[in-house]
Amino acid sequence: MTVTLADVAARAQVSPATVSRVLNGNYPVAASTRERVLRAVDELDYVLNGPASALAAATSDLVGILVNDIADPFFGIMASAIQSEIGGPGGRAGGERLAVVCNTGGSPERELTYLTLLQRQRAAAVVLTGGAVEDSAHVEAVGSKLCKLAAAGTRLVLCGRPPAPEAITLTFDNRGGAHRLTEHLIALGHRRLGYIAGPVERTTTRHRLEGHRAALAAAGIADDPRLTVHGPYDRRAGYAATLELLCRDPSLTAIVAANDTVALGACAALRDSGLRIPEDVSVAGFDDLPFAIDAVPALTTVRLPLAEAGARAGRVAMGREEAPPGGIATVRGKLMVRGSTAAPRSAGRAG
Amino acid sequence: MTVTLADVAARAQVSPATVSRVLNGNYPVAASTRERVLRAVDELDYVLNGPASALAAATSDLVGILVNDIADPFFGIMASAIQSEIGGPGGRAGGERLAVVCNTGGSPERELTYLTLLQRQRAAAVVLTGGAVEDSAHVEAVGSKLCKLAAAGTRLVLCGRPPAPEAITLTFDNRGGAHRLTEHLIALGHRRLGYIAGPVERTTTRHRLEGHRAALAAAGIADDPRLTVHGPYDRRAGYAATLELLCRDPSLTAIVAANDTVALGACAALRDSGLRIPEDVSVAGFDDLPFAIDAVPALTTVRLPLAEAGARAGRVAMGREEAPPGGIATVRGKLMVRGSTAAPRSAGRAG
DNA sequence: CTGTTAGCGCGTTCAC
DNA sequence: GTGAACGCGCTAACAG
Repeated sequence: MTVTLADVAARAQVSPATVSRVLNGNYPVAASTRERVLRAVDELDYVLNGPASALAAATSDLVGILVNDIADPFFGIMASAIQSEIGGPGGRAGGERLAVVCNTGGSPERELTYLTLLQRQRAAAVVLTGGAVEDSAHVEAVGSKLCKLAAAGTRLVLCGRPPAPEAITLTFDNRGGAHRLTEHLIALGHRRLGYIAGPVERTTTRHRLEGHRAALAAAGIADDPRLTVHGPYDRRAGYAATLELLCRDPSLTAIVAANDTVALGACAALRDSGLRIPEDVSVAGFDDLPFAIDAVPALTTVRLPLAEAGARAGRVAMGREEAPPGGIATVRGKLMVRGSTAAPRSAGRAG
Repeated sequence: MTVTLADVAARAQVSPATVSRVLNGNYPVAASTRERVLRAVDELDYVLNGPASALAAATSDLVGILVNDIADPFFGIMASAIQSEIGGPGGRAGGERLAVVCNTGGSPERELTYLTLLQRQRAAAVVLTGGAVEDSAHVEAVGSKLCKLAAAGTRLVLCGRPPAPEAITLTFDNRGGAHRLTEHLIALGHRRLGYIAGPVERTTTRHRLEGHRAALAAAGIADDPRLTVHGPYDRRAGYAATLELLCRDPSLTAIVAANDTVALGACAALRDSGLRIPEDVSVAGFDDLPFAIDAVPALTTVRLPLAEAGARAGRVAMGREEAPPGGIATVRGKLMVRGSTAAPRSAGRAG
């Protein structure tokens, strides 16, 4: 019922092998023959059988992209950029590659499950994005999974994730970005800063927090553990954490959030508490997602070149761009100072 | 080198067929045998070969999801919801299904290309999301492609897209939502409303615009074509269109945007023009994406149940939920009145 | 409940 | 430059 390569061959009066060569284009074929084959393909409305092709060639045109949450623009932007670079020449049958997006929801188990599923599909490459869970058992499990994938010929790239020996890595300088951000706040005169951290045991959370604390330490500001609250990377967490921080220390003059989404929640909580931004409390985010500039006042944050990093990850995954020296490249964030941060009201007296 | 099903069979002292049955779980196997097989699988670290399995069974565990732009939360939210429902029991080898997300960028050619690629992969199902391009040649081309996919056993679902005879459809009531939104503005006393429409020749654009115009007509307000500007669904377009509208008619008191993202751009343009929202100009969006509530003032918009619709589309695609009567279900939007809309300043006099 | 036997549709050696 | 033959790894009948 379904038309196969053999049918095309029969109609074009050539052997199946020749049809295969024409379709994959990586073999010399006489122009006239090629045209005849192509016409037959067209007339028969033939579509290559991907699984059969993958089986015979022992490799597929699938590229896995692991994300924590595809509904979050942070991942959506990277996924989009990666996907835009995986097509083009080089693959089987036209070089079109398909992106398999896997939503792990930040769950270690699902991450492993998806990696196995991708291994099963004989994925040509896999890109893991975003922060990783720090549990050592999981790190080891992922590492061994990555080794197996690599052994099977799957190219591995980490994007916005800490380096792993098994893969080429484009990591974000979360620590440095956070450091500069808090430094900026301190320079404005802030001394009591609340910090809304991400979920515990995530590398992103830890690195950003470390950068924040390092900046505090460098300025001789004692780190008050009561001024750090952990929570998920969402708006509600930012809202709740802000109320909590305000309650713990009504005198704080600035709130640094783990990311922009959380910062938006913080802004809402502040407004609902009758506090003005930045007059009463400064707020800062991280990532510089598209909506950050539309917050009122516009959000001071650290811009991560998500699209650029994703695009590069995609090219590296396809072998179209050389891996960075040592297999690791660090991508820096850029401090974006906007209206949500200003000197605290007491700065005149205090400074 | 790579371990195959035969290796597992040998180690478990059973036939390859039995191993297959255990792995796919859709066939009676003695508990003791199953356990032996499972142990062998574990010891050998065996991973099923997806392509081989798909070839033999003539169906794969891949589900295609076509989106215009995965970096846009509108699509990210739907994709996430769809994906959350495609796993679970029913498929081969544990029922885990993989989501192949295809970014068409709104291009008809890429849409067709991706459909062909999905056909090549023998996708178990394909969900097309968001508005469609209205060019008749393209509509026909997509229709014929969908027929072929359906003929090959691929389940087809349209989510947030106008009905097509070839697929089960969950469509959004864009027209009705837009109608209610503009009605709300008119009730507040607005008479000069600017409309920032989406790209031309897209169903979403047309339906929302039609709803808007119908509301104007119902209120006896003449439709001034100069008060409608088309543009892409992004922030910059909203910004530029607003400046243009302001220039064309400085007396307008409200701006209705094609979606929330565009509305955000409109707000920025208004602020930069020294106009207050909603005192000088009211602004309304569409979709109610997560950030809409964080705009200042919070955005009046029409909430589309993206996650619910996506989840339902996923279930329908998997045959886990019965198709709606007639194969078509219309999902209504809900008007969310918030701070960005209010009576125009002249309302006291005018009304 | 389990083993045997055929393909699934294509890529890839080899020869010619 | 082209054809013939084999096998990729698995599932699906069919027996038993």
